[in-house]
Amino acid sequence: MNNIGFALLGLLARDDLSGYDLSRRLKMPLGFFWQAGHSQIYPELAKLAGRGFVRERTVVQAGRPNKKVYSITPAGKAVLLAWVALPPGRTPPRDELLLKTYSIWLSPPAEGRKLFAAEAEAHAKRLAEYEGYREQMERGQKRALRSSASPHFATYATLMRGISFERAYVAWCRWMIKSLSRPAARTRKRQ
Amino acid sequence: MNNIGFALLGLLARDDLSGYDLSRRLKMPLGFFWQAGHSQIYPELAKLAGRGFVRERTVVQAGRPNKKVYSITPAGKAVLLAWVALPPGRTPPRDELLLKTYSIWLSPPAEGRKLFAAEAEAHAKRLAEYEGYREQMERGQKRALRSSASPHFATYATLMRGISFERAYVAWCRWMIKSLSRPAARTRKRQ
DNA sequence: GGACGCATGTAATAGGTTACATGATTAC
DNA sequence: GTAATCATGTAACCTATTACATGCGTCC
Repeated sequence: MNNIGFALLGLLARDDLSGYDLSRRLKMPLGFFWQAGHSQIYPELAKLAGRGFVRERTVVQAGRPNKKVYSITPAGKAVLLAWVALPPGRTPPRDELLLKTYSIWLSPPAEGRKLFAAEAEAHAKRLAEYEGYREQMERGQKRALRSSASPHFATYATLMRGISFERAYVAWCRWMIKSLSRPAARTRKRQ
Repeated sequence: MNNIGFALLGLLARDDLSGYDLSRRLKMPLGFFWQAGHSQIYPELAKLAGRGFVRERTVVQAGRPNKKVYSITPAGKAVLLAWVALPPGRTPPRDELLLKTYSIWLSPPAEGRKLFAAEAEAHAKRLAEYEGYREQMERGQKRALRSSASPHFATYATLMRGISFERAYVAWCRWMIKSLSRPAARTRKRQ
């Protein structure tokens, strides 16, 4: 079993969904910490069904294509539950902006400022989006958010991490811009 | 050209290195935001050499195996410089702990607390490590850190991001533990 | 004798993205 | 007309990890 499998089970533990629904949710509610395209989802669903972790039923629709709706089985819930408690394997981090930052010394400061200004803006936008969801949740599901046995609490928890991540990212980008705005000292060339 | 290529060029822009040296640096100085194993590095170096971005020379050693030392060419420096200024493509985030967090509501709070306690500890340890490097840099290269044209500044900048990331991560883990320690409200089962 | 560091490679597999493929309905 | 949404799949490709493969020197 791999991580996409558990991502799908995690969604199906909350609601019965079609492959299409799952792919949409892997774009937004989960999308900010786990993503998958539909070409990964459909084969994975077939595997999960083969192992008895999900059940499939076809829903005939009028005016739009039929769909296959999946629901989690007790066996599926059991493997999901067992997996949750297992210590996560280190996901090797890969941040392209940090990779660029490592070589930023080669480039004129003005160029660098442009780069980080664009990134700061993009992350600030995402932060605002997350803050919006957060307020919505705090208004709508106030009680559920306090109970750790509620799926709303779990969603809220991931959202809180997203917010803290984006806040720190924006702050760092702004620090970078400030650092790249310092008057250049006498430049000493290497080599 | 892909990201590992630029990671290697970024390292070779600072020093001449062998494939072995590069693989070690992709474990630590760069390792916390970009990683690669030696099986990715050696073929990539051959590609870079083929395109004229690096030059290779064999260094004969006594008492240990000979090695191939690579140095960046002007053409290599040029592509690196051009790439740095380009806006980074969104690296799709994948955090296994967050994926587990999304399904934490299924699991007994005590199990969850164990999970986050272990993670908090691991991240706190990494944070302490980064703080150590930071102090070392602030003591040793104080002047260079202020000049954005210095490679030391660039290293420092990535380190600062690592520190802010780990700090936020630890704080979030602790918040999770606190949240999972609240007395359970009357549990309402879904479905 | 065995583990570890230096040193360089290849092969197999897993994971993930992009492209190919089809087709109806609705909104602009 | 043309783009977007709903809906499900396959194929090709790229990236990344793990395993296979070799061999000397040093330290315990």
